[in-house]
Amino acid sequence: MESGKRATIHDVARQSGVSAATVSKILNGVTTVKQPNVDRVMAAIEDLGYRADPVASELRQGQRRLIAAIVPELNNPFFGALISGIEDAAETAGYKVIFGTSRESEEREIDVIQRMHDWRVSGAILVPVQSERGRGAALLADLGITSVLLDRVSASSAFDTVTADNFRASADVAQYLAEQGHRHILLHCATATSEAVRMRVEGFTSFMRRLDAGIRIDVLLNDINEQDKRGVLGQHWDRYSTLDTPTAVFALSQHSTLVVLSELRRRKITVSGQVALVGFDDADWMQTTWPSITAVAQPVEIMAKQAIAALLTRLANDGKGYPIQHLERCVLNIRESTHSNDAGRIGRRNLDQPRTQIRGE
Amino acid sequence: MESGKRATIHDVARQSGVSAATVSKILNGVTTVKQPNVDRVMAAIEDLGYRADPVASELRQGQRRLIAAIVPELNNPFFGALISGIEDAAETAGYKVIFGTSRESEEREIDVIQRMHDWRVSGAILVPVQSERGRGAALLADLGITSVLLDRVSASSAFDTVTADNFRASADVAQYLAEQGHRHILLHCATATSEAVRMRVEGFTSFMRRLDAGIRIDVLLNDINEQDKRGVLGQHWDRYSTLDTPTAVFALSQHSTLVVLSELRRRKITVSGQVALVGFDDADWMQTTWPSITAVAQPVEIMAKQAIAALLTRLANDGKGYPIQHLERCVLNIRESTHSNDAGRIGRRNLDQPRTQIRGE
DNA sequence: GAAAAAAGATAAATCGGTTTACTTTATTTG
DNA sequence: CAAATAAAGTAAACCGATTTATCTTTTTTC
Repeated sequence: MESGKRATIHDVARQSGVSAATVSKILNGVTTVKQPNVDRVMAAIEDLGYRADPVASELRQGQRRLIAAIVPELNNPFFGALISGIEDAAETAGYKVIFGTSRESEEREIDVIQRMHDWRVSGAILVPVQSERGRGAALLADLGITSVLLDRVSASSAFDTVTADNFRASADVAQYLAEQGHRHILLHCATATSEAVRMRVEGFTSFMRRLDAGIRIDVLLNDINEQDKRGVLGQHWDRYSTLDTPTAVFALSQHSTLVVLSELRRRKITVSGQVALVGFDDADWMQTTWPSITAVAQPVEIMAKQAIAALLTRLANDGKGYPIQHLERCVLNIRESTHSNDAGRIGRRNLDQPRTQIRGE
Repeated sequence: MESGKRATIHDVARQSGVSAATVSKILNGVTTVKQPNVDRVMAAIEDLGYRADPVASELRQGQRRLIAAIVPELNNPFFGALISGIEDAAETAGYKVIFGTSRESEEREIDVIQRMHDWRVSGAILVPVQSERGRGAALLADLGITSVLLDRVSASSAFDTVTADNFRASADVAQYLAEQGHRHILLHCATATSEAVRMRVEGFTSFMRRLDAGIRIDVLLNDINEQDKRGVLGQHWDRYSTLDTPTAVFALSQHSTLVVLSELRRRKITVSGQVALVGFDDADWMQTTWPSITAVAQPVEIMAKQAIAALLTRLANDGKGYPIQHLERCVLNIRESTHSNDAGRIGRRNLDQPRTQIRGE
């Protein structure tokens, strides 16, 4: 039965002795069809293993249940989880996701967007290579594709956006570290500074300044695409005298966490014993390594759902209305790397307010 | 110009004063069109920003340039990279990839495959939840979808398959560790045993037995879905007396590497100093942590390319011909975790033979 | 029981391309 | 120069669904 071609709606119509229009009606839930006909059609469908071809269906309907999702790369589990969540949420809403990777190149980004546009996607979700002012976002606007920008964007823009609340998460870390009695903290980021990293620094320092101006905060960012990141951190560390060494390090990215961790280990500085460590962007390995590492977890799943929800809402409103910025609440997973030698606490910190929605300009 | 509807081939035809058929011919490289007409059509295309709608095009052509790719999950960077590579290779061949995640559930797997089939994909690449004997593979065969099975399959099957050469990679590790003078090695895997893990154990032990029967190999696998993996390893370790402790551990999965690493650290056993560690499935963090970890890297990129290549070949042959099993060569990235205290070697080990192709039954 | 209204079914048009079969125009051949 | 051949172009059919407009049948109303 599966030899060669698949059954079409006309095959079903013929076999059940009705017209194709009637079959279509039955399949689309039109109720003005007599029961005996419904029965015969259903039987034929079953018999032939018929399933409607979405390509033909969507061509006629003039509307494509297709959403484009574009991320910089998929080797990164964060984006992987994002795409996965997007697929899941879209599927529930009856949409199919077609994805693309920009590979951190704006050239490729616009190329991918063009191809998505060829498919007449009804909407797009973009994690821009650069930011909401990059070429990808501009092209989406040009082409008039209703879109949601994700993750690498600052709060104000012409688009709906969904990002982690980097500012607030960092403030939470500040509060937590202050509570733990730390008076000298190093903020470190080994990757090129992005809007997200800026917000993280900002959130941490501004909160801390208000809380206790006496707490010393050092900030070490490798803006440039520095090769030997461990080296840069090492050099910086060398400048501390034995007494004014920071008692805590807040690593502002996953990669940075790794860099800090390895440099501390190389120097035989015990994490948690001599220096507390908090990472941004939680990962599997952080809970399995020893000591396990306290880290801010981004709500990937929620961000994905929110992105789809925002897109569908906008689609329903025909793209009209004010852009909305969604800031999703992060969670601080407290683990061994911030246990002072005496303490044995372990837990999870999450202010219970729901995510914030800020109405844009 | 981008207000509302997009230009169709008929708009182009009208604007350039020719028929739609002529426009179609020009776009599809038919040469029997006069230059002046070509020029006018190209101008109109440019002017209207026309791009053919693949949905309409593929409907008429009866052939979809669509490939289904199904992986268990995307949070895992290995599968992320795989999908990414598949997309890249498919794109080069003029195919669009639609993907899905089975989330380790066979229910979902068959559901996803059904939906892909609805789209009349011309072929599928599947990383099965279970194996080539699972429900997904069976359904693909039933539906008559030409497919390639990837990664979680044993060498013999009715499908074209692409896997890492786990057997040989492990043999390489065996050889390397023997060369380093290790006489007692622990093989550890913390995840449920799969075909891949079996091949890794097999490859290691069979090679070692041939090389030197006097070398002691302990194998510790948690077949069951054990919660406290570190605990199981710890208990096992406790049974060693001070003198018969293994001098090297070969962790058979990425996760296992992490488990071993953290348990050794907890016991203050220095990696590389007291015990050498080799991991299977390389990851970013392994080269940044200290000491950096020697690991077998799977050739994800190559596997992805190979999968697409195999699929396209089979598609070209109309699905006919013997199934071919592709075993892709892994690379052992040698790092600090296997440096004996005296040595300072660092390097990369890769026998220079090309990947093996074994003709199936 | 005839006319009007409602219900049920369908032929044909449509979506945006490609392809076939045919016509028109240009070129070559005898 | 007419006939044959080749080149260039197009109208119409088609892919597989949905939708519109129309037609047929059944039910209701007077």
